[in-house]
Amino acid sequence: MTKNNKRENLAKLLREKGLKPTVQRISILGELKRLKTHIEAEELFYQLRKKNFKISLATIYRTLDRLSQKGLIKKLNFGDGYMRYEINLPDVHHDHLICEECGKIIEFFNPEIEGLQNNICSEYNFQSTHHTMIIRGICEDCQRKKKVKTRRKVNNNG
Amino acid sequence: MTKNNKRENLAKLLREKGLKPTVQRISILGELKRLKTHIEAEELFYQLRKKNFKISLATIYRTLDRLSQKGLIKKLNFGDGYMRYEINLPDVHHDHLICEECGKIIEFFNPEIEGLQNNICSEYNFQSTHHTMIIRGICEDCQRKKKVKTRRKVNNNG
DNA sequence: TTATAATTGAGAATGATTCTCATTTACAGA
DNA sequence: TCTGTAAATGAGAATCATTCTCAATTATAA
Repeated sequence: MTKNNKRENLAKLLREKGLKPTVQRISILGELKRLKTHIEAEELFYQLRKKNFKISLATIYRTLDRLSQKGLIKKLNFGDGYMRYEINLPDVHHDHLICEECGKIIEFFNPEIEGLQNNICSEYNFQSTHHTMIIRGICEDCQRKKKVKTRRKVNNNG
Repeated sequence: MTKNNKRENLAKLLREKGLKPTVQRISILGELKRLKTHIEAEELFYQLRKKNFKISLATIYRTLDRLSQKGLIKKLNFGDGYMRYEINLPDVHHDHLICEECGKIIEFFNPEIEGLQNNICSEYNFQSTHHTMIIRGICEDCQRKKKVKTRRKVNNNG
């Protein structure tokens, strides 16, 4: 698919959602589609700059909000002070494990949990739009590193 | 139990966690224990002011961070711009449904989900410290209100 | 082509949270 | 009971991601 075709597809997607397909919106949506993973507004700003696409940070924030209102992207809050954004592929929902040592983010999907969440919503007559589940802790790598550190400490003290 | 007994118990709790039991810390912990539900830093500030307890906002934030580091309270992020804090009763974990219309927060607990979360952690060799699950959507009341509004609109237009 | 409503850029404003530093406090040891 | 000191606090300044403002630009319907 040519570059122009891609951009025309994104424009169509925006029009379908009632959004004017401006260069800025097309570029942001395209970049999120290319990157696939969650990204911060400022990081997106630099990625676009690197491609010589000049855009205002205000526009980035405004556009990201618009796109997530329309369900084209997801706005994620990992509780570390900034929002992240990722393309919303409707059939690929996932949740996150976040390592408190190194900040690594692991994605996972569990259909049983999804089912139980639906049960809870019925129970409370709650009409769910979306949900997020975050498990915090220490990842495999960091657990290993910690063990090594502890062993050293013991050796030094003894 | 007398007021002094209560305060002495809280002081003991703080000492056990290696925290100096200052009047400020005791008051904050006591207030969270009394309120039971999640509260914002600023709201806590006003609650304490109302009781004629003068305290600096900086101390509130510092103390809440310390208490949550030590596991005495929980720090919650509902993604609306401020952190909430609640007393940590170790046997009463719960997750949250948040209404996007009226902001209401409903607490729920589901042991099966907890179990599945543990499975996921084992699968990834992830050592979990805590987790949060937030389901966003529209609560029962707001769904009803919306239906009424829609009906009215139809009537007006027709 | 033109009118107009929506969008953008640049930088100022916001506001929850953190930082700074002088003052105060809890408490171990004398 | 007093004293030294490391930790905690108060007040307000600083931070910084995000939002707001408003003049200039753009997409598009007529």
